Amino acid sequence: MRILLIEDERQLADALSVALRKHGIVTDHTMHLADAIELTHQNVYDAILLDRRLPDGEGLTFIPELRRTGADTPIIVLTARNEPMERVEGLNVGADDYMGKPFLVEELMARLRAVLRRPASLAELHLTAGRMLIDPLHLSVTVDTIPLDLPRRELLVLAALAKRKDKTVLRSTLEAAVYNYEEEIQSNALDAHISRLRKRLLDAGAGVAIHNIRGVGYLLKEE
Amino acid sequence: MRILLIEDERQLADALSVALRKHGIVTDHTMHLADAIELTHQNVYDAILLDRRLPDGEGLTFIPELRRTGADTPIIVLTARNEPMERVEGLNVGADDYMGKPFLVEELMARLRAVLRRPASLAELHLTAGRMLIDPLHLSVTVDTIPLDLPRRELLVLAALAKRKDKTVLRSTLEAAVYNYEEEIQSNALDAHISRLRKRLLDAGAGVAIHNIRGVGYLLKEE
DNA sequence: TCACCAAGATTGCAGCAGCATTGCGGAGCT
DNA sequence: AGCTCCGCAATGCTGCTGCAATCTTGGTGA
Repeated sequence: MRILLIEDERQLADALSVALRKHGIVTDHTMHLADAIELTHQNVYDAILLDRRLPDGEGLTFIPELRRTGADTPIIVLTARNEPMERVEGLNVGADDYMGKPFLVEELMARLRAVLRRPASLAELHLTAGRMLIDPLHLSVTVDTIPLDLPRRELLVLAALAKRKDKTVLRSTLEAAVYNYEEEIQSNALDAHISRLRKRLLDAGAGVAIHNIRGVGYLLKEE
Repeated sequence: MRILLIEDERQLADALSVALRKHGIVTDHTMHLADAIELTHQNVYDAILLDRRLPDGEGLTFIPELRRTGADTPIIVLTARNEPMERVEGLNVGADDYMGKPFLVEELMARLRAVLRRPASLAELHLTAGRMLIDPLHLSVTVDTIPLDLPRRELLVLAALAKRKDKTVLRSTLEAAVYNYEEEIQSNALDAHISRLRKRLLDAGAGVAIHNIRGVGYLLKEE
């Protein structure tokens, strides 16, 4: 873990560096805004600690400057300027957090952790098949990023097949995927769905084919 | 944008709901921890505001409980318990930010924006679609830099659609984005919003179209 | 190999659930 | 007070979907 500390009070900066090192954090330190931008180009930081009052200007100006380069590095502003409106100002230009001096190192660490916490990758329930990306949770299908809208029942059939891509899916399984126990079907409705679905997938160039296994069920195969 | 407010002071809660509403945020409110967990299971929130002193316990216990379910929803703790060590405590159990009472609503908004902007968050700072630039945090929409002002609810619908541009958004998701659980709708209010929104987008030449996917939901597509 | 037939594929059709539109009136804001 | 927003409901429309009729396919047995 590596962070950039932009701070002109040498004593505080040194104390912080030591404290952070105890937490296994590598700290780069500069006193000047001009150097700061340069440093962010040369290194990838996990976070940036930023003072407002600096020898060469207001520290906050650094934030939009950095954001414009596309970096979303978390920034925590550390400053004596801690009036409510000043905090709002800091957060609104893109800071991720704002701490008034003086502060406990423990609190800084806690806020650092808060800012750095990344989401555990949410269960990615995305299915792919051919050129399609299927999101059964949101009921959406895209072919090469072009959205493909399918009627509800056809979509359910497709999702059920894609979930077991390259494996046969029993006819009864498909029926269960599309109809609840209240909806009985006494016809070849499922076959009709398959047929219409095939046509739509073909038209969209989805890169898949639905094969039939006689007397058993169906199978989705990539081409 | 939808948030959950866990707060037992009714007066503060009401005031916050109103204030947040003015910023286009839909607020669900509960006074009890037990209900809170239930609500997070039933809805997807963009953020959670959490009081510490609650009738049925210490609010902080809610945080690990929520995290254990895999949710990484940003949490801001709002409390009178604002000693440095108490703040550390809050942040260390997984809060994303910590604010002492009393506070300015402006600062809360600023911190909300900061928290939602974090890479961990799903919320985007700016959404683009067609010729539009949408800033859901500031409730502004521009078409080729010309501001377009939309009624609150239409804007919520648009933002929800734009966030998942080119993907279907379930009807229920849209309803959740626009209404909190207290506001029941027994009509086609959502359809009406869609209809009016379409007309406005057309008049403004926004370069997008809202498609319907029968029985599923809607989809925002660029032209 | 060929005929036979059951299983599957396709497609027109009608019914209807779901959607679009719009006027109205109440509520809320300035 | 005047305005916009917004929920509601009436109306009309669209296209999904179940059904059935018809055609095609592929497995089976003599």
